[in-house]
Amino acid sequence: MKDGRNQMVGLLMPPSFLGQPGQESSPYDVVAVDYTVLCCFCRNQFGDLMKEFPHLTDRLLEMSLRELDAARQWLLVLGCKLAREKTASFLAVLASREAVAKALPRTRRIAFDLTISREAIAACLGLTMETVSRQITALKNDGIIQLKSARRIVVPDVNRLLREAGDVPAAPDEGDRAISAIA
Amino acid sequence: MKDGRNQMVGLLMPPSFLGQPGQESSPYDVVAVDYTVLCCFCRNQFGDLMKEFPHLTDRLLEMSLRELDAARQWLLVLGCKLAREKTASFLAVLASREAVAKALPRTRRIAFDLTISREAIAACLGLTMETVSRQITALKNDGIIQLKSARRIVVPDVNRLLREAGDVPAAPDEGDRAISAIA
DNA sequence: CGTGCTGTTGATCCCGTTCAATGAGTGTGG
DNA sequence: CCACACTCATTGAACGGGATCAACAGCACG
Repeated sequence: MKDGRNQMVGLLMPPSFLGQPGQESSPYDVVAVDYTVLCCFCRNQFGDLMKEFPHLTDRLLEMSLRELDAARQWLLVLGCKLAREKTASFLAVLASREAVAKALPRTRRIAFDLTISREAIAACLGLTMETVSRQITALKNDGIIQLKSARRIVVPDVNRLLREAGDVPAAPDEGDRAISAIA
Repeated sequence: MKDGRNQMVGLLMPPSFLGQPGQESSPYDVVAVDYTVLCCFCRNQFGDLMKEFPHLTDRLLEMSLRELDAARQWLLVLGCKLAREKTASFLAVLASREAVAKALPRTRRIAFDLTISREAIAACLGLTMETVSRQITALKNDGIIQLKSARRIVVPDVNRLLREAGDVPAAPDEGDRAISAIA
């Protein structure tokens, strides 16, 4: 926003598409927070490419719908959840992405690195850096997560984390469905 | 959410498409809040239809990207803005939709009906009914809007409303660009 | 007139912000 | 090697915006 407030509107993971065909520029900044490989297309030629390979349009549509779903789920996080639930939700997303990236089959223990600062996490969640820090500490003290370092997270039991995120009622072990829904 | 909290994730206006090709069902409820005309397609046949008319896929992609942009803009509202700004943003969206619906050319005075309750507005904004009511009253007292009745809104100057929404810095009359960006 | 629903208004409380100090990790130059 | 600077993260104390609880008003029903 013009006055310095800002909001993260998406977390991209490969393979994802960046930029919108038919528009000159994007109103969003895009920042790489990890090792990144970009495959660039020329805007003009891309239209021809879509004409030549209609399947490309199908794929783009599919990915857009997926992103739309993700954005809407994030609306739920920002609109309804408490700070603790927000923080847990964020970590749960990272955990589930780590799980799919390394193809861990419904694992309960997941470890990953935070590639962004507390401040950036706060921008994702509509919170302040301080609140994020406090919530992470609280989750650690409650045994939901472990901190190898400030940036290294270990989730011993993803289902417990999901329960803290509010995505699972209270029933035990309903998380298996929930985690696949997030991924 | 399972515990009663809920969040509105989109406001549909004609012509908009409902439901996602390639998915069995939607995880969202859809509620009509105004006179509505639905044009229904059979899920199975729709795939064939897209094959027969590739242009259909292009249109769907275009509309999805538009919705994605709207969702992301709403993330900004939910994540960053104060209650007053949220309320103003919501009214601004309705006002700009009214403007495009009736093809009012960059009008400054716009009147429209709220077809939903305060509670539903609150669900859109991640606020409570009481807060929404208070903010609407405050906007009325500050002359930003007028209330013909609880559901009938008059916006004398859309630019002022946009300024309250935080979408416009403080510079006078930059709103002309802003309103077209929202629509 | 009573009943129910929607919206308004008031009083109090609490979660998250704000402001401020401190700690921890890293690189730099002496 | 240590002192220093710098950034990121943690922690504490006080404040405030919005939630919560509650009473009441307006209005359409029977």
